[in-house]
Amino acid sequence: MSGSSGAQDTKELLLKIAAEYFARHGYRQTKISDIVKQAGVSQGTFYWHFKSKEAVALEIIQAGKEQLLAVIQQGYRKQEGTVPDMVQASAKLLEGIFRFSRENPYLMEILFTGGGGDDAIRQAAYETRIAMEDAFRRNMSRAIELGMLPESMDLDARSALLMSLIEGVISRWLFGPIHPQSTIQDKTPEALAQETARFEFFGLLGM
Amino acid sequence: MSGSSGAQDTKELLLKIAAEYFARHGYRQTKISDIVKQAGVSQGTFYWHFKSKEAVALEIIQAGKEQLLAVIQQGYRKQEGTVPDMVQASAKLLEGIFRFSRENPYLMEILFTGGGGDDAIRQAAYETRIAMEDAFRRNMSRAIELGMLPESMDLDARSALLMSLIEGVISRWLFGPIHPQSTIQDKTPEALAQETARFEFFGLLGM
Amino acid sequence: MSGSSGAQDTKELLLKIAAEYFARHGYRQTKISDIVKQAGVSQGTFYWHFKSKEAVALEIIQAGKEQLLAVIQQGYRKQEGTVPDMVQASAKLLEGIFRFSRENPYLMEILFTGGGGDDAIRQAAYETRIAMEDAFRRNMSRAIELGMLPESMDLDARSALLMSLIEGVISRWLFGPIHPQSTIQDKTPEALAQETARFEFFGLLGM
Amino acid sequence: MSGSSGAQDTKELLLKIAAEYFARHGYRQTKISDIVKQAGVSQGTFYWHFKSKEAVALEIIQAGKEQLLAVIQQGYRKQEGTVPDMVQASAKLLEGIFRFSRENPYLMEILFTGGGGDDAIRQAAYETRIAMEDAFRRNMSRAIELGMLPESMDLDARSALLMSLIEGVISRWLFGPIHPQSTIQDKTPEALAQETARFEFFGLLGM
DNA sequence: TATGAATGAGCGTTCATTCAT
DNA sequence: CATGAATGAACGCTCATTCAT
Repeated sequence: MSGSSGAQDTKELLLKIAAEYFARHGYRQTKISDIVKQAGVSQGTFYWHFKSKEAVALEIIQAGKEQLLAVIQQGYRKQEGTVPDMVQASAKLLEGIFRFSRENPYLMEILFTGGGGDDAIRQAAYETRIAMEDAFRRNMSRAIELGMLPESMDLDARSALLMSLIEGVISRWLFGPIHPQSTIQDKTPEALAQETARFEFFGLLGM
Repeated sequence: MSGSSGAQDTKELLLKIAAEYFARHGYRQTKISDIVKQAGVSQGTFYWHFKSKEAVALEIIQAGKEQLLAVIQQGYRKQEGTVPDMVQASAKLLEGIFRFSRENPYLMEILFTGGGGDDAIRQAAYETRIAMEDAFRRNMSRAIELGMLPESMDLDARSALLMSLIEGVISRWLFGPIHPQSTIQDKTPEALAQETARFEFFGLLGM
Repeated sequence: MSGSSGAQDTKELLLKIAAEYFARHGYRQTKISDIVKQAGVSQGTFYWHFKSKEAVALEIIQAGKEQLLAVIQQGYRKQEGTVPDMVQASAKLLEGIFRFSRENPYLMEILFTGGGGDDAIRQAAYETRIAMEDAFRRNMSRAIELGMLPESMDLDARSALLMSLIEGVISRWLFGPIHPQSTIQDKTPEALAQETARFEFFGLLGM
Repeated sequence: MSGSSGAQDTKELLLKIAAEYFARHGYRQTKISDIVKQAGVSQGTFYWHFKSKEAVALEIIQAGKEQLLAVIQQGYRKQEGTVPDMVQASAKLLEGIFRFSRENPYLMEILFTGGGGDDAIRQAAYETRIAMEDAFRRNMSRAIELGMLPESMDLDARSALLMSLIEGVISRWLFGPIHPQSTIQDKTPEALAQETARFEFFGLLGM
């Protein structure tokens, strides 16, 4: 019964194609006619499933937000006391995010670019990123409580820096090449996570 | 006399207003009619100065690219031998970029978002960011030659990480708030540069 | 049921009105808004049925070309051996063309003026006229084989002259008055065909 | 003194270039900016010399009309009594017109197509052609008086046919190839005039 | 559910014309 | 005489959305 073709399948298909188009060409550049042509349905069908173009984008972002936060939640593991443990825990979290991103690249691109879209869409994307940032902030906060990170640290700046790192890495890994001769795209999620975590904690000098 | 109002002024004005609109609302959402209304000229005047809407965007990016690379060039100082010197040099460079960004926030937003625009515009923005990344890459390469950074370092990954950091910091500093309770926007270019450079070299643990 | 109003009807209606406008006012002077206003549909409807303004013009010409060549094909009758027979055969062919022209005056005007339009349209009109000229050329060629026209005749010049005659006659008959006191417009297709055929074969002296 | 460069030269130059553009691309498709670009002057200069775009077209046609009628006037020779004389006289007239047409092809094309232009321009072109047709009508009328052409002849139809012939021949000769394999364009004015005159008087059978 | 036809507001661009210098 | 900058009405075309079937 899960495979019963019909309404649900059509809607999923439209969502998938819409996400791809939004990511690849931006929200505004994406035409409903593009989406339905690729899906092999009529324009009317689209509007039977969705209230509007904006509604699809919002639905894509909303669904993505929930999945993404679940992944981040899963990434949280009780941190042991040593620094290597802490680095490992962070790498584990990053790896989860990277894996998810590789499976949902279009979603991530929409989140990071705001779809180049209307304010409502930008806002929804923003909120998702803020939720991510919050997760990292709480993570660091706990590390400080455990005495593993200096108490004096500027939590705001740090979480912003960390989030910047993650967004940049994912963008280059999946949507790049920003830089033509970059080899970043060939890396595995594990390797990328290790490297990013090392940089996170030790910076350039520690690598 | 050189400052007499006239054709050149009109063109500059249009460029300035266009950049602001592109940054604030995105390329597609920006209407020529918006730009000329704000500039107090007719639609025809716009098309006397520019071939097309796309051409303005490209001209904005192109001019910005040149200025930005000049700033980065200027930021290069001969690096002394000690680690604190190196950190200081990096902070100096970052400070220059941050100052420039604060003076040209619209340009930076266009560069980082690709204007939400057509492919040609996205591409031009990409190229500018690649040129920035290249500048940092060369910087690090020199530091390795001087024995100040470990030779084993993955240059590609490192320059990508650094660039990610800078883009994220500038975005949050100028176009935020990504995170509502963030205080990043109140920081001075100097403070921001210091903090970013420290993170760059020492990571979370060194801060 | 086949005549039920619907998409096909709308398209036909637009084609008809467009042809009339193109003929009467020229391609460039004709506005899509004119056409749709007269058809009682919206601008969008026009663009649902046709790719562009040029495409309609081309479609009109293309359809006309086929009809016209069919008429000319029909006009071909096996020619008997005597001169009067030959004249009669030619008159018959001309009559068919004249009748068709009277039923499709807008098409003919577009063909003869190129719609005053873009190069593609001019070209399409040209090709149709060339196809007509070819038909006459083949006709004469056969007459020469049958020994009814002198072998020495310059076929190129002759078909050009004949075609000139036909175009001029139709223009003056339908779109005139070129000359204010001309009575040509009152003639029947038969009379016009007789007269033209006589001139064709005998010139001024034979009339 | 005749070569004193200046205003007059500029105006002549603009007229010449305008005529060429109107003929080649049609009145509507021709932009003032095209004309002035080719002339190497500014748009303002154009409007110093001419009241409007329409005014240039009208001036071109008006000047052409006068020259053309002068040529036709010259072509009139007192006709002798024999048929060969009459044919020769007609050939002479045609030759004059053909020569003029070859020297002023752009003018002729504008006349024959009405420039694809506005009503005023179409009208001016029409009037010129009517004036030509009138000249031929008078010619034939005289021939009837002299007993050289049958009195019963339909003068209206005949002059229309003759004018059609001439327009078609000139069009194909100068602006063709209507028909790709036609050799008409290589003919001399004399040959063309001879052939046309023969067809005029004797038709296909007499050639 | 799904379709295809229709809608109409909106936008980028063109181009004849004007005018201060 | 000549310029180049400016004007603005007009037009072709797009595309999200609606709706009868």
